[in-house]
Amino acid sequence: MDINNITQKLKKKGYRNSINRDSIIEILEERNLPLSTDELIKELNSLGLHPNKTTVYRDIYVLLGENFINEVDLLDGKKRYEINRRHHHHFICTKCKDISCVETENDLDNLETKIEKEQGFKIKSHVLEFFGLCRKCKKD
Amino acid sequence: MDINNITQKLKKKGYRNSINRDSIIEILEERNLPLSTDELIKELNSLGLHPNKTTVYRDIYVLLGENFINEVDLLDGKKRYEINRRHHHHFICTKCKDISCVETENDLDNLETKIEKEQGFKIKSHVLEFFGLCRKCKKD
DNA sequence: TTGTATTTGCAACTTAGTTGCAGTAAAATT
DNA sequence: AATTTTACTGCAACTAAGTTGCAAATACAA
Repeated sequence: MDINNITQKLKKKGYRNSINRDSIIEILEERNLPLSTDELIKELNSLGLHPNKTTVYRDIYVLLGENFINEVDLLDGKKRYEINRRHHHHFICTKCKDISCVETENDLDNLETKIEKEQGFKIKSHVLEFFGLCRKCKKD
Repeated sequence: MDINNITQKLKKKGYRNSINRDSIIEILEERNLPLSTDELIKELNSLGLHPNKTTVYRDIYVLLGENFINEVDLLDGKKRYEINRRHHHHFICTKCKDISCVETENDLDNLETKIEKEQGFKIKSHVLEFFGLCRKCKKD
């Protein structure tokens, strides 16, 4: 799903053009990694845009609500946002803070089914993030 | 590991008696579920103790550092703490907010090994929490 | 009983995020 | 083109979780 596509879909829903909101999508598309609002604002600044943080939070609220982006919590006290693509997890290097995407496909399905059966829950979602040392930092 | 045991271990390390810190351990032992500082302070109050939040945060800092408790993040913006026992995960009912412990034993080991091989990471820890409907709320 | 390090309370601060309100601007309607 | 509607934005003030500095209180070893 490219940017124009998303902008058009938003327009159909009654949203108006917003250079800030469009740029947030562009940035997230290009970086393809979860970014915090701080990081987003820095990227916007480097594009010559200087929206207030309130605006950024509100744009994110809309994009989350319309399911164009996802919220990611990497346990460091700030939410991050990434383009909503195939379900995946992350590996965070505790040394250099680098973030990688990790595809686990259906490795968790069996586990969820097992838990549902054993406990009687209906599992709707999960969070799974890995922490450790990346290739580079492993060597040092 | 019971409370006296923990208090004694702390004393050996140069810590002094603290009714607040001891009570935090007692509460966490008894409840056997992750509690937020708010919840901890309420429980302490009902024991006739009224420590300042700073004190509670500092007691938790010590107990975390000495590995008597663990920090748990259930993605609602506040940390929780629980007695450090066998590694496990949680199931959070999104309706009634009830928290259950989920033992996954070594279900994740294969997955971690696979990721380590494929990506070249050294995985040191992970967070895995499940969200959905508990037995009761499933019925409604 | 004294000395010292730990524990505690208080106030002020930080950081991430939210809310209310007024002003601006997109775009549909006339 | 002018008007109207409503989305978008900025600003300031606020909230909530957690932290820091400092001084006072307390545990406890000597």
